[in-house]
Order: sequence, then structure tokens, then C-alpha cells
Amino acid sequence: MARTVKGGSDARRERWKGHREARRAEFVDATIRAVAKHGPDVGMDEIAAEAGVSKPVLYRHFADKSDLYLAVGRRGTDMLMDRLGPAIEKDGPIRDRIRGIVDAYLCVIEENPNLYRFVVRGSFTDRPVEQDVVHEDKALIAANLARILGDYLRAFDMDSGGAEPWAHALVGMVQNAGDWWLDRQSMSRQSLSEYLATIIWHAIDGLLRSANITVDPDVPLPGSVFKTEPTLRLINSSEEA
Amino acid sequence: MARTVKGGSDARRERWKGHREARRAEFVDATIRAVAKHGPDVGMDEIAAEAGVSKPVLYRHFADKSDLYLAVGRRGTDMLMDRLGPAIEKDGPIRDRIRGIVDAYLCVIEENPNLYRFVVRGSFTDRPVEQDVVHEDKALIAANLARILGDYLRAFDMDSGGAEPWAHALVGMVQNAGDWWLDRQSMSRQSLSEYLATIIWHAIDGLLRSANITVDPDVPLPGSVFKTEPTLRLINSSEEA
DNA sequence: ATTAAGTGTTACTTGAGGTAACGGTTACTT
DNA sequence: AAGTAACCGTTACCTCAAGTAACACTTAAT
Repeated sequence: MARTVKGGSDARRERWKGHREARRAEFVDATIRAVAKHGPDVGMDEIAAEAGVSKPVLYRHFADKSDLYLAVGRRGTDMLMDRLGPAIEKDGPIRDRIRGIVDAYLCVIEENPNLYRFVVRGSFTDRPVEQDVVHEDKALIAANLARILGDYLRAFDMDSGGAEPWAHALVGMVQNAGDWWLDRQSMSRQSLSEYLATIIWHAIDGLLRSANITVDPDVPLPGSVFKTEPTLRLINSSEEA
Repeated sequence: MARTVKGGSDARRERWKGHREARRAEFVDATIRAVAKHGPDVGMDEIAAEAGVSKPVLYRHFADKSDLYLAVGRRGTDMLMDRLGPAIEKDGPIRDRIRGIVDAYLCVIEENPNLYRFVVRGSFTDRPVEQDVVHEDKALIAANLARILGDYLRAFDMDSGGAEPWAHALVGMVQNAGDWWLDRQSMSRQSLSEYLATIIWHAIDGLLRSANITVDPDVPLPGSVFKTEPTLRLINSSEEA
């Protein structure tokens, strides 16, 4: 009998590819609901119950709890990047663009405060830092920002060595201010965006001034200095294999 | 027989006051050593072993694991505040003072990277946010910064509404840049301090310029606008009772 | 018909956090 | 001197949530 050879592609093996992804997404949804219902320290039983199945089913799709939470995190990543990408790539006066990016971020956390808090606080100590979604996201955003800033600086023949620290500084700045704002909403989102954009703009402007360059914050930059790569996707090295 | 009345001060009760504190400190030390030895996910048994005692002893001094870790966190807080306080209160040209504060922070995390990482990553999901040491510290520092900035702005008759978001933004900025730097030490501490101080100074300068005020970054501010309260201690509401 | 995937269940194991119950030591109180 | 309030410390246990074993059923490609 012609047995199916070990590495051969049996259609039975392929048939589920899409299904599995859909199922995982379904469980991620359930987890988010369960977190909203029971708070951030839900148990796997409760999550399974919320999904209408029992625990072992969950474990067929996720290696362990932390794997599930990672998937929840990536869901958050997607929501964030979907908004941040366009905001970063948008044309327009620099001052507006800064505010736009900041505001896009604040929008996302404002619209999903529970998910956001869960993902940010719920990092696992038993996983390496590299598998922390928040860390990944921040690194990714910072990397993009660093490239943009670097291009910017080089376009003006300035030292671009500060681009990376600057980028991480900006990311941390917006995130922390956002956290604070989310906890005690003592001002409108617009006001905060405006304040943050002001800081950032002044920092940039100051840097340029120190090199005797003046830029009008309300006039679009010439050229494509600020153009990013069309793809601002998370390069997820653990996705393959 | 005149039994010791229930609320009365029996010297037997007081005799240990200092001792208990010393013992807790000792266990905190042991925990830090244990973390350094076994990584951030040490068990209570290992910590107890490191301290040379068995588990129940630990639990006589700490309500639970998270209480112990809280104490470890406060140890970190103390180290940080001991450096940050003087740096904030120091006189001198504003630009230098900013760099001094930033550098003080970076020094602390540079000197205690393991402790720092443990405290920052090891936040507990089962405790309310208010008991997160990192959150506490950031809030405290931001509050001080906000007051300073507010005074500063008011001294120049400017809108001080942005002081709080600014403060949180600055805290997040320095922290995140510091984290990044600690992970991949791709530049000297001095360079990073310089870069961050530059950003901050430019942001402040820009803000003042927008109100038609110019300040020389290298000249000490007149008066005591920048004077902080002599006490930059953590107000620990859970200490009493 | 066979078989590779998936569906699902109940009942178990495991491990780390935390506790009970015991006995000894010190030095203040009466 | 007896009593006792605090500590010292141990071994052996409890508990609870994460994760697994073993079982039975469904579907559709071979």
C-alpha cells in the first residue's frame, strides 16, 4: 500500500490551517471578555468557560497561559499599529503630524482601557523580555521613529547619533503620560495631545535651532524626509516554524 | 491579679520594634541575593534557603510573597530617592541641573541593574496598582516635578495647566530611555544624560520662547523657584496601623 | 475502510504559595 | 520564682490553579 510519506503534503493536514487561526482568534476574544468580566487575574477555567469549552481545548491551541496572553497582546499590537501606521505616514505640517501620531495612540488606549491595562500590567516574569508584547511594540515603534529622526537629522547634515535615544525617550514619554491620563482622566484627550505635541515639537525645534536651522511647524516639510517604509508591521520571528 | 490590660504598653511588646525592622531588611537582602542567583522567578523556598531559615520564618515577617517583593521595591525606592533628592535640590545652571537629575537616575539603574529589572518587571497583577512600587515612585517623582514646573511656569506668569502632563511625560521619557540603554549599552551614560538633558532643555526653552521669555541655560536661575520641599520621602500610607 | 486531523469531556498530576502545630529561648511582669 | 508575651525555629501538611492523560466522537481526504 502506498502509505502517505512522512513529509508529504496530505490535504488532511492543510485543511485546518485557516480554521486554527480562526479558533485562536475566537479564544483571544473570549479571553478579553473574561478579563473584562473577572479582572486581570482570571483563571484558565474561567476563560475556557467564557469561550464555552473546557480547559484542555484551550491547551490544544495555546501552549500555556502565557502563550494565550501573548496572543491577546498581539491583538492589541494590531489595533495599535492599524492606527499608528497611517498617522505616521500621513503628510502635512510637522506640528500637526506629531499631534496626530500622539492622538492616535491616545485614541487606542482610550477606546480599550481594559485591554490596554491588562496587556501592559500582565507581563510575565517567566518569559524572556523579548517575548513581552509591550516591549516588542515599544521597540518597534521606537525603531521606526529612530529611522525617521535619523533621516531627518541627516537631511540637515546634523549628528544623527541621538536618534535612537530620542526615539525611545519619545515613546516612553507618550506612553507614561498616556498611562497617567488613562488613570485619572483630568483633562481632555485633545488637551493632552496638544501638550505632548508641544513638548515634542519644542524639543525638535530646539535641536534644529541649535544647528541654526529654523522650520515652520505649520508648513509641510519639503520632500519625503518623513516618509516611512510602507510596512509598519510587527516582524514576528516566532510566527514561522 | 492585675492582668496586663489589653491596650497597655507592655515593655515586652516594644522590645522588638527595631529588631523586626532589622530582620525584614535582612530578608530583603537575602531576596536580592536569591534573585541574583536564581533569576527573577525565585521561589520562597529558595529565598528562605538563601536567608538560612525555613519558609514559615519568612512568613512571620511578610504577609505573602508580594509583600516581600514590595519591601524589595521600597529598598530600590530608597536607593533611588537618596540620589535623586540631592540632585533635584542642588543649585546651579538649569541645564546642568537637568543633566544632573537624569544622570543620578541613570547611575542608580546602572549600579543595580538586576535589582532594577527585577523590581520593574516583577509587578504583581494581584495587587492594586497603588501598591506597585514602580508606579508609586513614578507618581512621587512626577508629583515633585509637576510642582517644580508649576512654580516655574507661574513665576513667568504662564499657564501652568500643562505641568502635570509634562511631569509624567518627562518621567516616562527618562525611564524608557534608561531601560533601553540598560538593555543594550550602546553609548556611555554621559552621552545619554547629555542627549536627554538636551531634549528636556529644548522643550523647556521652547515653551518659554513661545511666551517670549529667554533663559540662559548656563546661568543659575534667580531666586528659589526651583527649590523643592526639603523632604522628598515616600509618603507611605500603608506604613501605619 | 482507514486515518489524520479536529471536536470535546472528566479526572488526574504537579508545583509553588502558604499554613498548622509543635517545641524552644529570652527577658519583662507580677 | 512563676507566668507570659514576644520572638526563634522546625517538619509536615493544605490549597489552588496550571497543565496533562486518557478516553470517546466527528469529519473529510486517502
